Amino acid sequence: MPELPEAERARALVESKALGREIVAVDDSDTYVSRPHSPGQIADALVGRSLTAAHRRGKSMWFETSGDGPLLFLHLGMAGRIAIDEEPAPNPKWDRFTLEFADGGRLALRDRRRLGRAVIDPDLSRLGPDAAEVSAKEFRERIGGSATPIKARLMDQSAIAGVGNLLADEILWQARQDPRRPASDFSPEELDALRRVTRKVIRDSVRQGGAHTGRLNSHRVRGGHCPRCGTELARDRIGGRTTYWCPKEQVAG
DNA sequence: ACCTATGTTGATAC
DNA sequence: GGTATCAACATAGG
Repeated sequence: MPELPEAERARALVESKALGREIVAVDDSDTYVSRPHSPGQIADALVGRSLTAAHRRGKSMWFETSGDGPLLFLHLGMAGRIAIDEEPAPNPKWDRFTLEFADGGRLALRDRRRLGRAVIDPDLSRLGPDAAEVSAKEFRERIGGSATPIKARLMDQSAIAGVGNLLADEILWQARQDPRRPASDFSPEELDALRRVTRKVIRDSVRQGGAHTGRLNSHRVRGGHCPRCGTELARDRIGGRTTYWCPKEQVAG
């Protein structure tokens, strides 16, 4: 599921339900999810502490810990979510990383596909500014200029952080831009307009609870039609991801 | 059974 | 170095 809206929802959940609860045990035994740490390493760093603040940028979130402890970084990957005080997953293996609290409760990174991450003291230096907060100047500088298709640029987390496949298709559909168009073709004014649409789409999807709530989403299937003009949507692979767009309305120039 | 698909990201190759 | 492709993972569906 997770793009920026899901990560923000997860962050808010941690903030409201997990802060201040003493950690008495950590299951960090999945060394793939917790790479490059070894088993017990995160546990040693966190047991006896509590989470004290919840942050997010793009799809990444991290938490401060008490007593000058390390940052705990979590990423939901392609199918993860945060479960707090819920019953264990139908398949217990899906809880890839867990914190147990002194009060008996539990926080789990629940992820069928195991592409999520749990790391302490992460390197965030290659993460761009949050896509919902990026300034016009930053957006022009970081998105423009590249010869790569605009869609791939929007999804590059080191350029701006938070836009994934579904949001990118929704943004470009709302902005009526061809996803294949090179970013370097965009004028400063076009980049400003694209930023406004980006922020609006993200705000709306956060408010509505997910990246799947866009108007285009239910039409993103083979043979689907543009919800504005009824034209059959084009489908291709752009930036390595399956892309749907309206070949009539989303045209350069 | 086999092939494709899937909301991500990184390592690798050109 | 920028850019594109593939692999990592697990599950679902045709």
